[in-house]
Amino acid sequence: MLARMPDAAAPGLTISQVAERTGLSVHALRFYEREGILAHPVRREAGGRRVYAERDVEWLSVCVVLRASGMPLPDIRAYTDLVRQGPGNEEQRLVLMRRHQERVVEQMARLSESYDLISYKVRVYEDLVEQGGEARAC
Amino acid sequence: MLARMPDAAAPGLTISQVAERTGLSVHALRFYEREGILAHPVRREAGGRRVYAERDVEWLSVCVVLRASGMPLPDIRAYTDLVRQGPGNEEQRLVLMRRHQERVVEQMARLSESYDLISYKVRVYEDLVEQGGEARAC
DNA sequence: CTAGCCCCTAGAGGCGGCTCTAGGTCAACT
DNA sequence: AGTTGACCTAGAGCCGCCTCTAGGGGCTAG
Repeated sequence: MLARMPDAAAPGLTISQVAERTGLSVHALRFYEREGILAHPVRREAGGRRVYAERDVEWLSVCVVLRASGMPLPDIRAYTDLVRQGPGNEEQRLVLMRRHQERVVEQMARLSESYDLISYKVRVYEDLVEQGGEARAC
Repeated sequence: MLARMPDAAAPGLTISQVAERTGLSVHALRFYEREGILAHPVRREAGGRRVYAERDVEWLSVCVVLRASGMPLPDIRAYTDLVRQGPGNEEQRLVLMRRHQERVVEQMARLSESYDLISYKVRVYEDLVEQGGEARAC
């Protein structure tokens, strides 16, 4: 065998497979686990190796999106804790998500303002370069 | 006098005035200066205190926007260097700005994808909370 | 048996970007 | 004369988020 059998029937995933699928590094995966960013404890093979399930990949993919949109790890952790506790705390999850949603909206607004300035600068320099004038720009 | 005269005629600005106007902290301003993020050297009063001009505020405001949109300090520094060198390198400035523009576009795209997921989650939890059902969500 | 590879833990290290501290100067008010 | 307060420098420290190292285990192929 080339590698530890993926075992198509009950697909336990190795850490590096999960890394590949989530885009997180192997190191980051172990780090996230230490930080409590996993809704369910990871199973371990004899020998101590992590065996991930599909749902872990799904969960981590959500986390990747949350991170990518700037949710801090402590918040992701809090959210994870709520999910781990199971049904009954949906209001709290909603609060967390809404707060993050607002932050994302703000971010998008700031970003598009910045974009306007940057585009303006680009236009200015394009004109300046195109006609090689002796004008100066800031 | 309450404070060092702002002197409306030839308006030299103190560091704290610049901090207030740019939104940067006094510490950050000194740090930026050390890092070469100022197109023109700041004048100094007898006693060594910085005396900023309006154009410094303008320049720093641009930098704030660039930072806010995720341009790393080394890039801002490179841009500053080009500007400091004066006219003649507009192509290079254009390259820098265009590259950043692309990054901003990517960022906006990623952010709006994230926004979709987050909004979906918010909707799911809203429904769940509203009708207090016994359904479970991830 | 050895080599190669993937995995493990615990903890150190690094990077970006500030932020703060220590110790001092100077000018202005009281 | 003393106090206040804004400023100075050099450099240490901090926070978030990983990333890497050291030291080790164990399977599998050749």
